[in-house]
Amino acid sequence: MFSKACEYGIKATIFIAVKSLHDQRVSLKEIAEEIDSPVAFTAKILQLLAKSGIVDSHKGPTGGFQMDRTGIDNVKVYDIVCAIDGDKIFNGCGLGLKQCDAEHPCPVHDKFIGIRENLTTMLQKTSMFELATGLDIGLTQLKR
Amino acid sequence: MFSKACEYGIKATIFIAVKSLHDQRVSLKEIAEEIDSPVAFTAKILQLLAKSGIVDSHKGPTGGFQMDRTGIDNVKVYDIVCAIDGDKIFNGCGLGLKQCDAEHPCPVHDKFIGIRENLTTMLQKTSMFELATGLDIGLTQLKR
DNA sequence: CCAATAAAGGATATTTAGGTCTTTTTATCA
DNA sequence: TGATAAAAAGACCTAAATATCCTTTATTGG
Repeated sequence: MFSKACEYGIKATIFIAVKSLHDQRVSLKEIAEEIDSPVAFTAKILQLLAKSGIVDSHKGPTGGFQMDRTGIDNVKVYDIVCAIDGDKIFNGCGLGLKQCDAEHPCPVHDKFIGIRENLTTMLQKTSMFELATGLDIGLTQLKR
Repeated sequence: MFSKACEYGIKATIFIAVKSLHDQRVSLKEIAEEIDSPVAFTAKILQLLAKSGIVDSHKGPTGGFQMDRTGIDNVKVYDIVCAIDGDKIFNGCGLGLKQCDAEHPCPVHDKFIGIRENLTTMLQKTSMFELATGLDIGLTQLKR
């Protein structure tokens, strides 16, 4: 469904959100440990997320990654997926055709419309706050 | 969503179904031309589909690929996806966790259940016959 | 200012997906 | 039965995704 980079990106952002809700910055190392991801690769993804404005980064001692409360509420899973994997999964043709629309549909075009809409809507509605609180109170997990 | 191999596999099978409904075998070359795919790569995918029993293959002159009427009715998009990409898309965790179930869910587990069910059901219900007739009467396309 | 810390950035390696090519096997038919 | 057409099989190549390493830059506290 998503690329590895995107999976890591979502998990990392959720973890950063949890810590930020407790007014704590987290370092790359902590993040990679928590979400069980390769450190250097995670660094690249976090750079991208920082550039996209999804997370804030700070250098130096006491530095690390964080989100402000506005971001925690406003950033949706959809934003992370778009930043890392792009919008192909939301707009691309199920069979990979360049031109595939209501006028010139591929054989599965109509079948995919509903599913894609559900997915898009769900990801657009799901905020970091919602996912972070679920993780924070132990309802969900990021490892294993 | 699907791998390239899977996209080609679905398109190829639909085309074979159309031709089979007109009692015609099709060669690899015709298939690759029709679905606009690399010939040699398509050959590999068709081998896999033949081994999986999704299409029948015949060697020699007048040889090629075909499906019997039972296959055209019974083979679902789901079967092709499973044969080529496996069932990860139907059963795997959205965030790539090994262990992710109702007991130990990842943060997006519940959110994905419905969408995944919709996708699975849709693909399990969609037969080659349905897609082949849509293509045959010009309602849909495989190119561009 | 200095030393320690942490992210940024560039270069490189590894793995997987995607794609190609050649040889072998099988079937048809002249 | 031999020439030929077609798929099967497997070796091989390429590009992209994944992952690592190392150097640079910014920030902080002493």
